[in-house]
Amino acid sequence: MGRAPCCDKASVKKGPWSPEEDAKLKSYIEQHGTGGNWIALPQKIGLKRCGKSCRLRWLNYLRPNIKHGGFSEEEDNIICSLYISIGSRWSIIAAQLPGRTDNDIKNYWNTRLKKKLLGNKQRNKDPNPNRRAGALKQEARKEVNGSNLQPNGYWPDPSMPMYPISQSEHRVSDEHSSIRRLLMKLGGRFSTETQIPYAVPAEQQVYDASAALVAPNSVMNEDLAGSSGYNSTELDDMFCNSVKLEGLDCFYGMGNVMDESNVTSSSDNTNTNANWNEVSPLINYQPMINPSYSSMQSCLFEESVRLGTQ
DNA sequence: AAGTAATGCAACCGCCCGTAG
DNA sequence: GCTACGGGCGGTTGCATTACT
Repeated sequence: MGRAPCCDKASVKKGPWSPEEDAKLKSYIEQHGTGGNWIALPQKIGLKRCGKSCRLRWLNYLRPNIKHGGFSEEEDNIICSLYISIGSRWSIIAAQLPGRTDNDIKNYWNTRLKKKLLGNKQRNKDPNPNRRAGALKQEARKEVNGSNLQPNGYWPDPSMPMYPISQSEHRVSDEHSSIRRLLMKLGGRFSTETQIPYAVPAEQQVYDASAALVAPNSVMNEDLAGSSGYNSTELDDMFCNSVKLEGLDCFYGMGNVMDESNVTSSSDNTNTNANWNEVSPLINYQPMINPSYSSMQSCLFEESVRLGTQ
C-alpha cells in the first residue's frame, strides 16, 4: 500500500501562481505565520493549492529579502567551493548565501555554472553572437563526421579531443563526480574573469598534476585574506575561535555559533538538516593553482580521458 | 517576418527522514 | 516497535522568452 497523497490532486490548482494567490498567501503568512502546518494552510486561506506548493512558493519567491539572479563572482566561487565538498546539497549551499534559495542555486548551477565548466558559452555573453548558432551547427555536423574541430574558438579547441557528448549523455551519474573532481583540481576558485576568448595553444594546455595535489587549508586562507583584508594567520585564529568574519558570511558558523540555531538559512529557516558543524569537517577547500580557463579545460580533458578509459 | 532551437526559471514530483500517536 | 503523516530536499519537467537562421 502506497502513501496517502498530501492533498487531493484532482481538486488542487497547478501551474503558475496568480498575483491574487500570491497576495493571499503572503498577507496570511505575514499576519499569522505558517501555523506549523503547510498542508492545512491552503484550506485556511481558501487557496486551491497543495500545501507543499504553498510552502515552495513562499520559500522561493514570496519570502522577504529574496534575491533573484545577478549572481556575483564571489557567490560563484562559494557555490563551486561548496559543491566540491558536499555535492548537490543545495539547501546547505543556500544557507551560506543570504537571500538565495536552494532552488535558485540549483537552477543557476544546472543552467550556467556547469555549462561554463563544460565549456559552453552563455548565449548572452557570446562575444560574437552572430556566429554562435552557425558554429554550433558546424560542431554538430563535425561530431557526426567524427571530427572534433571547434572553429568557433571555444573550448574544446582543435588541439584537444572533445568530451564525447554521445557518451556523456549516457553517463549522467558520472557527471556529478566528474565535475567535482574537476573542481577539486581547480581548488574551488571559479571566475568568469579568467575565461579567455580564444583557443588555447596546445603547448599551454599541459595540466600540471603535481600542482593539483591537495594543499593545506592555509593556502585557501591566503585567498580569503586577499579578499577580506585578514591575513592567513588571523583567519586561522578566527575560524578556530568561531569569530564571525565581516564579509565572509559564507563561512560563518564553522565553530559553535551555528549550534545556537540563530543562523538564518536563505532557503529555509527551519532547515534542521543544514547543520554546518555536520558538514564542515567534510569540507576541504583547496587553492586555485592556476585559475585560468585553460587549466579548467585541461582538467576536464584529463577527466574525459579518464572516463573514456573506464 | 516566420520558424526553429536554445535557454532560464518556476513549479512539480517523489523519495527520505523525523516525529507524534 | 510500528504506522501515518508532514516537512524537506534533490531531481526533473514544462513553458515562456530569447537568440538565431
